[in-house]
Amino acid sequence: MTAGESRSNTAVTRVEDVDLGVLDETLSFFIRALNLEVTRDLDARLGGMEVARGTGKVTALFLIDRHPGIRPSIVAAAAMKDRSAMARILDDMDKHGLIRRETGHEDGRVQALYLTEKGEKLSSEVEAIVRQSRDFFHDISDEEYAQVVDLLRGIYWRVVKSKQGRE
Amino acid sequence: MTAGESRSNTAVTRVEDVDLGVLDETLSFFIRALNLEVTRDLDARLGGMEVARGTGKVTALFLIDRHPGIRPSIVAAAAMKDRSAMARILDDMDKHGLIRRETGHEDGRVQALYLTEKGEKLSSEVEAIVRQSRDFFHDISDEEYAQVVDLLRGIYWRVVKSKQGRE
DNA sequence: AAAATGTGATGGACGATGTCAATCAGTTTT
DNA sequence: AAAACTGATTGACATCGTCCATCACATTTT
Repeated sequence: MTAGESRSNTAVTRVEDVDLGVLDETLSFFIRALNLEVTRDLDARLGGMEVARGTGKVTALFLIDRHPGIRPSIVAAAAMKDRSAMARILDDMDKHGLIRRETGHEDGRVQALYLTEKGEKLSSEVEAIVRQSRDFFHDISDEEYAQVVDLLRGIYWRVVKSKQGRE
Repeated sequence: MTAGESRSNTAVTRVEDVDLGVLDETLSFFIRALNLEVTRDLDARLGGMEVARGTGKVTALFLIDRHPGIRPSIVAAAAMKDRSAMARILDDMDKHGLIRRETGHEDGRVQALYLTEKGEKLSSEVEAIVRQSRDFFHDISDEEYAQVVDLLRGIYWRVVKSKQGRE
């Protein structure tokens, strides 16, 4: 047991007295913990909309909106999911009439994804809501927010690119 | 459509050409996306250990180690889960002989959690692995890492405390 | 002290998730 | 033309998060 790692408070009764130990210096812990809450927050904001529950749907909606004709595997990579998981999401969106899938002309294997009118409408509605999700972090300043976003964005792209080809 | 939001590249073929739109400035998006990868990374590191899969187990293991006699609901709150989800995790850990549950002397409703010898051994093994999880973020400096951790830690505690009482 | 209310922990049920292996259609290589 | 590869899909399975109900014990009210 090294310095600063002793079992200080034996029986804690309140959450705020908890000592997280190593986890207190572990970024992945905070990401994983906050992910739960951030997801709940977003789901609450999205209410009963057709894209509630799960990261993938919103990401897919936006990417297809921005890049009409984009391929499922690219959307999957950007959402950090594997193709099969994304296929299910797209299937769901298809059933809800949000997207349209066309088979590529040059390569018959790839699909080209497009938003339907309904999908476009939903996309802009959801965009407004996603912008509001900044409120969840109301207690940090714009500078701090931007700082964290910049750092995580960098890691995000590194990961996305590094997974290229593999899988 | 405002400035800077036009549909630039119509048909992207590579992930790195993707324009994330609003998501590119949305912290919750990066948290949710990175959560997936960070979780995969941690699961890989934990290999077949008895605490692989899921944030809860590792958190519970550490908290009980640091705070022998801690109550399930406190562990649940710190792990951002609800009591029933944590109950299942503790049940699992119990089955694996990692923890011991005693009923409180003063209040018969609350339980006091303790690590078994096996649990303590596992805890220190896992601790070493969790420390290594810093490697996932190898491309950011120690200062940047500490910066993000500080900010997210603040948000984490705000959320944990704000959920107090409610639920 | 009996009744009502509150609280901690569990358990059941349900839908959604992530993962892996298998399949299938279409493409490129040889 | 056969073999190897690639994009998308499906099935199966374990896990997850959530909601609701229940049980045991405590505290408060009357």
